[in-house]
Amino acid sequence: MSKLYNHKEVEQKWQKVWDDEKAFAASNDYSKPKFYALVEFPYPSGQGLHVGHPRPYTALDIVARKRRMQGYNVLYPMGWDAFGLPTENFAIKNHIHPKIVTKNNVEKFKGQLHSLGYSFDWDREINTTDPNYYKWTQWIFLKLFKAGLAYKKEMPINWCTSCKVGLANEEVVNGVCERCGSEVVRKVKSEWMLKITEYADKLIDGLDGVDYIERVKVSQKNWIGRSTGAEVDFNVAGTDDVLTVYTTRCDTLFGATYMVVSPEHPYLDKYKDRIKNFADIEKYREEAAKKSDFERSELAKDKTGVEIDGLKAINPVNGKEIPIWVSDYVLMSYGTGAIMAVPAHDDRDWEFAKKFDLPIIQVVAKDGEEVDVNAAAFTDVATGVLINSDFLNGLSVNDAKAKMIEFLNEKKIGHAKVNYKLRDWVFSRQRYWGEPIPIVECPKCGFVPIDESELPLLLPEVESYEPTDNGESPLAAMTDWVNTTCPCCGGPAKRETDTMPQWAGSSWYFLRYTDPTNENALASKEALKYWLPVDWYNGGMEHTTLHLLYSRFWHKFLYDQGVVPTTEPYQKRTSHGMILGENGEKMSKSRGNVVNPDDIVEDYGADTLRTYEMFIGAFDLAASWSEDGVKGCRRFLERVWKLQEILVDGDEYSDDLKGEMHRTIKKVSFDFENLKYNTAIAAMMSLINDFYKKNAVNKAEYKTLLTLLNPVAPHITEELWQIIGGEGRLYQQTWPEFDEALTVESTVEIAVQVNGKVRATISIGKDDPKDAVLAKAKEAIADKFSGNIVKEIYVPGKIVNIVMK
RNA sequence: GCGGAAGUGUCGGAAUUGGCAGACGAGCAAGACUAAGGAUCUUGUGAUGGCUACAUCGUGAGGGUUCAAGUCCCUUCUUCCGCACCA
Repeated sequence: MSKLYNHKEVEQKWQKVWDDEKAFAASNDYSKPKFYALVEFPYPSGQGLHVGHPRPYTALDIVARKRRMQGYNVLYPMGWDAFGLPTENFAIKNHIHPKIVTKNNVEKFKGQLHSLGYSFDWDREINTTDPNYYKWTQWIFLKLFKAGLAYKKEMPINWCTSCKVGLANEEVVNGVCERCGSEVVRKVKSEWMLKITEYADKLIDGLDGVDYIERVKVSQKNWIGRSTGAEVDFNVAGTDDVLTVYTTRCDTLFGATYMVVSPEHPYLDKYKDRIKNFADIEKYREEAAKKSDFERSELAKDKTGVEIDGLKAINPVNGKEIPIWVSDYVLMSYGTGAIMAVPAHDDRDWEFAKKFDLPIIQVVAKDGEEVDVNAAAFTDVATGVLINSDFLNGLSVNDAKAKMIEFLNEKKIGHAKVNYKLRDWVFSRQRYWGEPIPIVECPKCGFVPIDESELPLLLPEVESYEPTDNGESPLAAMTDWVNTTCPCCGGPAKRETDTMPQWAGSSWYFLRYTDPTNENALASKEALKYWLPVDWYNGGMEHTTLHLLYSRFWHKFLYDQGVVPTTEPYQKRTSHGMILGENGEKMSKSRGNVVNPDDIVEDYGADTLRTYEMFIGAFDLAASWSEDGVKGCRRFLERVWKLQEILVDGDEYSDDLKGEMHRTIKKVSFDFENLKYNTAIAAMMSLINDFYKKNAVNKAEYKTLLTLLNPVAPHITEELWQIIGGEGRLYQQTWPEFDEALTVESTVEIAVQVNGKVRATISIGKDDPKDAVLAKAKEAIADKFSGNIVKEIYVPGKIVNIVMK
C-alpha cells in the first residue's frame, strides 16, 4: 500500500523546492527560443484573491510549464497594479498610509498566489507604486508631453460625486462611476489629456496583424468607431457664416429638408439677436443641460426639439432655403455638432420629421424602384440608386458619394472627412495615490516638463489623503512641495497636483518585466528585442476598450519614439469567462455566494483547485462553481496517486495501450495550446480509467501521464515522479512526443447505416479496401434488406451507408 | 435598435473537415467491502414503448440542402454580454 495523498505536505514541500532551485526563472540567454506568456497583473485589493483569478493564471501557467518542457526560455512574470482608489479609500478611513496598505495587501496576494504553485518568475516581480517603477511611467509621460500628445484642456468632464475625481468616458458605466457606483455629473475642469485619437487609425489597422480573439477585435474597432464621410458647408441665409455638418451619406444631399444643431452649438448664442424665439430655445437648452448623457440616451425613443425662428440655411446643391432646428439627439461631441437631416433615408431624421411634420423627399430608390418613404426611411446602401438628384441620378450610393465629394471639392463647399467615436483620454485624477504628473506650471513659460534627471518625482508624504472640497488633489495642500522653481526660467512656479490614472502604470508593465531592475532605461534594448512581443496575453473582456487599448496606444507611441522594437505589444490575446457562484449568479458578498480560494486550497489542495478550474467548462465562457465538481477533480487526483498500487515495470508503452498513449499525448498537447483545458483533462481521465480497467500501468505509461498532467497539477505529479524513482525533477523533463502513425488504430469499429440509420457495427482494418468493407457491411445487415440497393457509401474509417428503395 | 456569444440528458459540459449525439465529470440508483460510510470499488443511467441483444423519437422552434445535419442554408424564439441618437 502506498501512503495516503496528503496535499498539504506535498504542496508545501515542492513549493519550497521550486523556490530554492529557482526552477522557473527566465534565463537571460538570448540565444534560446523564447516564449513570453502574460496574464493581467492584479490590483492587490484588501479582499485578497478571488476564485476568478486562478482561472487565467492556471491556464497560462499550463502553457508556460509545457513550453519550458519543450525547450523554450519562458518568461511568465507577475506583479502588482497597486495604485488605485480602494487602497486610498481604505487609507483615508483607517488613517494608514496607502503605502502600508499596499504592502500588506501585496503580501497577502503573493502568499495566496504562491500557495497555488504558479511558475511565476518571482525575481522579476514589479509594483507600479515603486518609485523605481513609476520613474519610467513618468518618463513616458514626459515623452508624450514633448511629442505634443499630452495637453491640458478646460473641458466638461465626467465627475464622480463620491470619488471626487474626473473619469474617462470608459469609466462611466450606465451613467454611474464604474468603481463606486455613484452618480456622475458634468463638471468643467482643466484636465490633462492624452491624444489617443491621433493613433486611432494605427490602433484599428494594427489589429489586422495580430492574433486576437475576434470579439476583442470587433469591440476595439467599434469603440474607436471610424467612419468615413464628408463635411459640407451650408450657408446661413442672410449672413456670411456657414453651418458645417458631418455626414456619411453626402449622396443624399438633395434630400436634406432641414438641419438640426445640438443645444450646445455656438451659433445659438452668436445669432441670439436674430432668433425670434430665443427664449424658447434657451428653455430647451436648460432642460437638455439638466439631463445627463445617460438620460439623454435613455429617452432616445422620443424626439424633442425646437425650430429656430429667424435663422435659415441654404442647401448648397439646390439653393433651397431650409429650416434649422435644435434637438438634443445631435451631440456637440461628435462631428460638428450640426447635421443635415435627410428624413427619407435616416431613421432618426425620419422619426423627427414625422413628429414635427417636416417634408420627406426621396432621393434614393431600391434598385431604381421608388419605395414608400412615408412608411419608413429607406436606408439600404447596397441596393440604393439615386433619383431626384440632378447630376447623381442613376448612380449607386457609393458612386454617388464619390461624385458628390468631387463636386464639393470643386465648389469648395465641402470635403471628405474621417470621424471617430474615440475621444481623447482624460489623464488627470484629483487623487493622492497615483503617479505625480512631472510638470511644472510657470506663469512665464507655461507648462514645463521637469528634467528627466529629476525622475522619479516622488509622491510626498501628506497629512491627509482626502480630496479637497474644491475638487483638487490632496497634493494641492502641500505648499512646500507645490511651490518650486521653473526648470526653464528659474522663476517661481507650481507643480501639477493632479496624479495619473490607474491605467498609466499598467500601460507598459509588460516591458518592465523583460528587464525589471534597469536603472538607465525602462528596459534594455537587448531585452526588449529578445522578449517582445508578448507571445500570449490573456485577460478579461472588461479591459478590451480600456487597458488593452491604452497599452496598445502607448506601445505604438513608444515604437514611433524608437523605444520599443515592435509595433504591437501583444501577438495573441485571449480572454477567459467569469466564474459564477453555485447559483449561477455573479459572486458577491451581498448574494452570499462567494468562494474563497484559500478554503479550497486548505480542504482539497492547490492541485485540485487548479484542475477543477480548468475542467469547469469552456475557457472563454462563464461557468458556475460547483463544490461537487471540485470533489470530482480531487477524486481524479487520488486515482492518479493510487496508480502506484498497480504499477508494473516497463520501459515502453504496452502494446494494448500504445495507440491510446499516443492519442492522449497528441490531444493534450493540442488542447493545452488551444484553450481546451477541459477536454485535455477529460482525455487524461479516460486514460487512467483504462489503466484501472486493465489493472496495470507500466512505468513508461505512468511517467508520460505524470508529465502530461504536470502543468495542471504540478505538486502531486512532481511527488509521484520522485516516488517512482524518476530521474531529476519532473519540471526538468522533456515534453512527451507522439507518433502520428501510432495515433491511428489499425482496426476500427464503424457503423453501418441503412438509409442513414445505424443498423449494425462492423470491425474493419483501417486499410481494408472499399469492396471488402462494403461486402462485410452488407453481410452484417443481411436480414434488414428491403428492396434494392440504390447507393453505397463508404467514408474510409468512418461509416458505411447503404441506401435502399 | 446595433454588435457579439450561446441554446444539447437531472446538472457542468463533449462531439477537427457534415459521418455511431451525450466523451469526461457530477448527481441519482443498485450491488460489494464494512461496526459504520457523506470513504472506496463495481454496474446502470436521454425519452417512450416492448421492458433480455428490439423499435420509434431525440441537440430552442419551423422549413430546406444532403446518402447522412448539433454541425451547412433560410425563417423564427429565448438568454447572456458589450455599445447605445456617433449623423
